[in-house]
Amino acid sequence: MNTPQITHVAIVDDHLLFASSLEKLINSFNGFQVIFKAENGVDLGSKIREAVRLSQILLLDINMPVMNGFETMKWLKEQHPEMKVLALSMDDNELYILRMLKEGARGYFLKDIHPSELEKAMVTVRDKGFYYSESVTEVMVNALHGDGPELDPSFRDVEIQFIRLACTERTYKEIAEELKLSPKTIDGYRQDLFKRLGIRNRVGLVMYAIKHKIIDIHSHDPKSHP
Amino acid sequence: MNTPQITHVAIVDDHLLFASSLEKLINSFNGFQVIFKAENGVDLGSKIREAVRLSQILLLDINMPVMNGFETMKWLKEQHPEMKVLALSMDDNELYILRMLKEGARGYFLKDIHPSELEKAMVTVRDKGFYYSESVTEVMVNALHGDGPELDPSFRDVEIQFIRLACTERTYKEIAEELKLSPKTIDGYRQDLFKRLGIRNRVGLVMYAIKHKIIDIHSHDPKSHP
DNA sequence: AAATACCATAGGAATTTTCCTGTTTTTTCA
DNA sequence: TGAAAAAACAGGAAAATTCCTATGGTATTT
Repeated sequence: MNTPQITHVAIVDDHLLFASSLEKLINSFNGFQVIFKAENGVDLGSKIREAVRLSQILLLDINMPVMNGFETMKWLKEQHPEMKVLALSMDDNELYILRMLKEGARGYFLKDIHPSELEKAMVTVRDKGFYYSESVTEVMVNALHGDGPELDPSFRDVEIQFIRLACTERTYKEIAEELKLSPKTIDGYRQDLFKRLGIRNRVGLVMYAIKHKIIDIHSHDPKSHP
Repeated sequence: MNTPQITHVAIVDDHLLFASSLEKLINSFNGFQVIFKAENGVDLGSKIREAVRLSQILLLDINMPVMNGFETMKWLKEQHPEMKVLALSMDDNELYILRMLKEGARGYFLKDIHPSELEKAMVTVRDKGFYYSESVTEVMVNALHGDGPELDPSFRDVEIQFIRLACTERTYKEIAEELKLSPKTIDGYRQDLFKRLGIRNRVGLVMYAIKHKIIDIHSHDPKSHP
């Protein structure tokens, strides 16, 4: 045999402990080496640029507060569609899976998989370019059959902003002021969203936003209100 | 030097990938060895029993669905108060920290700490019996000074039921029917809770319930409603 | 047994949310 | 450039939420 080719791997996860631990695990796999990991969400953009340039496989956590996995994936798809990205998540939410796959992820893993499956997956991704586990495949089939959840309701930027504000204690009037729009326009957004999402009231919107990670819960506020 | 003593460590985390990775990391620390890890949440009780018997330090994840870290910690405190437990969490929520420390955890770490701090912590725990990071200490001081969040606001059963229902799309009238109470009574609960929790409206209540895990989000419903 | 605290309930009213049906303005695109 | 689509905006009204204060019943305490 000649010199074995080493596959370079990048890890993007804001949980430093997990990232570092995962690094050790992957380095113990045959033929793989972690050459980069993002330590936190701040200025992830530039770091990813470097990771992309240097590595062949990227392990991407989707539960990140600053620039979340979806946005990152979207950016990657546009900038580096050839990059082999494996999505890592704690949630087996079908919406997440479909969203990431749609954005071009080559695989999707829950953080409770067995390490040996991860190794198998990485080998497969290196050799074939993708790896979809049984459970992920099942989700895709469901989606095609239409009995899965609605994929990608796709919101506009203002709508996202509105939803985020609707998840606070602000009244619609206050939201309108914040967005410098007429209260009636806000009411229009609300009504439209209620219809599209099949919900009855603001609580439904809040729950939707949380389940679909439009807002994130982890209150990283350093002593905000008095 | 004589034979170095090896400290045995157990990991209880339902994220197998994280647990396995963490194992590698800890084994790379000098003088520590992971001798046990719980693979999933099912029947965690008996496994913990074994872990406790064999190990000196236990790394306990608090974000577990089946038997969560709080319950596990409580059980450990009663059954094995001598066990050195380090709590691991993704959340820096002060409530969690205080709750775990109150239950007897010897330390509390976010999953985004630097591996070297974990090593330092484990050495300290082994030698001194506890390790509180600066941030955790700060939370404790705040709690003592009373300017931290209210620990354990302690709700009555009806209040918990009301809060849960308030997180759905039901109107208060419907909630009243569901709980077989007068709408005016429900309004009383609402008003009382708003005052106690310092919130303005129902959205505030929903957010509170989520942040304090009164309801849980992860809709693990396998195709429940038609 | 009286005082106290707590709970369920109520009337009434201001505010906010929700819904329905429009018009005007801006953007898109054939 | 002219038509169509999308977005912003409005009037008006019913329903729900929020807020205030108050009362009778029951359990607890002293």
